Amino acid sequence: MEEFLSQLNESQWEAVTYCDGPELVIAGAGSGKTRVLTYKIAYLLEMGLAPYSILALTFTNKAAREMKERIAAVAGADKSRRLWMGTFHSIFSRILRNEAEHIGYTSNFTIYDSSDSKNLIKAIIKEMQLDEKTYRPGMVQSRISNAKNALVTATAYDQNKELIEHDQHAKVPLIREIYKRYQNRCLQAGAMDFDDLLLQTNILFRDHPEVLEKYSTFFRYILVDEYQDTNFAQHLIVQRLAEKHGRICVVGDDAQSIYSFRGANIDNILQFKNIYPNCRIFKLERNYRSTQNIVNAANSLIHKNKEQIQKTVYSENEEGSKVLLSASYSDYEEGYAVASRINEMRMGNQHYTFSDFAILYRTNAQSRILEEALRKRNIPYRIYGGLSFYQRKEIKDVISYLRLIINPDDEEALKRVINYPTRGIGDTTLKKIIAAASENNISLWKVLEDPVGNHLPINSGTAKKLQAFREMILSFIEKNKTLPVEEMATLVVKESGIVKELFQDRSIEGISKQENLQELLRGISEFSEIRREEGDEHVTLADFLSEVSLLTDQDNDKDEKANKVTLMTIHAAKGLEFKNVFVVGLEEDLFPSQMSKDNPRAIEEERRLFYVAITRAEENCMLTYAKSRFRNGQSNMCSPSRFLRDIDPRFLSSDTPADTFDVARQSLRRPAFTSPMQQPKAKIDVSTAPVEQARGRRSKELTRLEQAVHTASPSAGSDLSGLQVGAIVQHDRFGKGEVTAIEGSGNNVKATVSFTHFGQKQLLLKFARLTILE
DNA sequence: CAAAATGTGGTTTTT
DNA sequence: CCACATTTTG
Repeated sequence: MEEFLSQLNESQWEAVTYCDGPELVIAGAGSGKTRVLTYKIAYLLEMGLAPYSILALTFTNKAAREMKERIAAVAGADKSRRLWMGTFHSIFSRILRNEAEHIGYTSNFTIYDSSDSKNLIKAIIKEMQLDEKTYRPGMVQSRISNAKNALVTATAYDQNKELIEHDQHAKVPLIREIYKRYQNRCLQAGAMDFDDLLLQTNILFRDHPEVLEKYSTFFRYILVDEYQDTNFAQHLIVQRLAEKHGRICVVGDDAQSIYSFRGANIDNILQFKNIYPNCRIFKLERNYRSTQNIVNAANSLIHKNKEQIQKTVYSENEEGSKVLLSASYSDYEEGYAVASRINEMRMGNQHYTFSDFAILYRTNAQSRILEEALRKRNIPYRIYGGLSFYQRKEIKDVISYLRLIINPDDEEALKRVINYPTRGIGDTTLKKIIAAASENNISLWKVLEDPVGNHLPINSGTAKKLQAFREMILSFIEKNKTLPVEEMATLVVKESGIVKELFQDRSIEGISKQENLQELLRGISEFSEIRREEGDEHVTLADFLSEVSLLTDQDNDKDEKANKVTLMTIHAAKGLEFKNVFVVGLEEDLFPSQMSKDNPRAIEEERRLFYVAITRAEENCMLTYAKSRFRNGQSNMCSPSRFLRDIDPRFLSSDTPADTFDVARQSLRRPAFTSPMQQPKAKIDVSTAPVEQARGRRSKELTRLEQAVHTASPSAGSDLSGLQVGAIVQHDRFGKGEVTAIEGSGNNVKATVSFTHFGQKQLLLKFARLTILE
């Protein structure tokens, strides 16, 4: 105990040992925030508090996991495991499952991820026959999400003058109706979206004081990490739980608040002292991470912001190199310059490894060109973001089956798999099912349970197929009662026909899908194994699903230790640190983003984002911008970011001989086609770019030409009536193949052909131009 | 029925 | 330029 307390500096020590009331810890970047939190929890445990009476809320699963590990090291694994530590979403989904009956749900509710909710919104917009261009699903989704974060339910929205007026003004007056229908559909489907997890928790605590009482006495101490990123719903949950005893400690840095687009409200941290007048404020101002130059540069930047809590972050590390500013002619060259610099620095005195580098950017779209540059130089990299494992089609399909087993009312899951693999239940039938469900205000599944009673207008053939589907799911539900999770998953992929479907595809993409499927099955086994090791005797499918639905790609740290350069958005980089950091694309309209340019508050948030980026660096920080960048298919001139001018030049050095801003100004007057700073090598690469494009174009034309030739060839119409299973056939495009199955009759005879080079395909004989070879 | 071609619209960040 | 939706084609 004494030993670990001695590892703290004075302000850290005070923050850890003060436990008498509300506490706000303002933790500057790199000031040992995580250390304070973990030691504080260890301290509380040491003082005799039971682990299960400590509630610790983090922003990501990863942060929770890491903190748990660190606490395990100090206080022991058994205690660490019993802590209530996790993200808001995971902790409160757990509580909601326990208390589901109070809010009209059952404990097996599904959690819709944002693509599920977007799909549902899209479906509703279509059903209402609204124009998808006026009612853009993404925009409707964010309106609903914002409402929920502000605790405005569908009913409240419908009566809220301000919101209604806003929507009328924006020419989308029916959002209130979409919201109502959306919410009703979620309810029928037994589903909650991310925002519901917080909204419903608030409703639970508001309407059931006895439940609130239970949890607020159960949790004797509450800690919240990254408090600056909480939204109103989260803030209120915490406030309700802490109200009685006031044993709450929130940690955050207002200078690093970067999630307002998701409803995070910086006022939560700025106003904390007003809500808890007796709170104590601790400031951690010594930065242990970065060199003085980096800290000073970041400070000079953030001081341009108006709203902030006063603090002086300082570093007693080495002075270090200045922050390096580097201009490039194009985005292409920028990537090239970054890649070159990484290699140079690796060869330099320090002998950095690849994992000492990170390239940070504002938008995911920027990653492609950087990847290209790194690949050309044979620099290994690891890219975060893009679509996560669980978002991939083949994975979501399997998960959808699993979701149906736990909750067959799950509309989005049902829609995904009712005709996958194809079983002749087409769009028309699905539309009828949805119509019947709306008519009777029940779930799609309940329509399937009683098609006749619900007046489903279908013929007997379709009815049979629906019945078969329903029986398959029912059999899964039955088997799930006895089979362990991993066996269940294997059974589902086999019996649903997914395996057959996936494994007949021999293309590169198909193989990667197979690998992903196997990876998923392995992940499920691993999950239940770990749970069993932790003493969980009956690991259920529901357990797995409830965990998986809140997992993101950030949590996938498989080859984290691999020696690779990291590429990620700045948002994703929060909380991480690297020896050397490149922040790329520092141009107006990109960073700061054009969306924020006429909103001072948004600009301040962008500036904080830049602050976060710079403070990720331990030893070297390099900022780059390009004078032209490809966007929407064409290259645009761009001027350097206004934020570059916010950094005190004393901490900055420039790559380029001329004063950077003079060059920038010149480029505003006249595009610098004869830029003096092109490196000779870069020139070569720049010039190869158009060549490649031309080559790409030519090959496209060639294939079109080839096709024209083939179309003209009179091979169609050959007699295929004698076609049998086992026949070897020739196809114009797919080449040679063997017929493995023939089904259907009359005009709709369909042959399944396994082609040597193109894998298995299903072809309608009336169209396919097949020649029988054997 | 499924694959390819064509058209269209759009970009911030994500638990 | 790219992802997505719709239309065309075999």
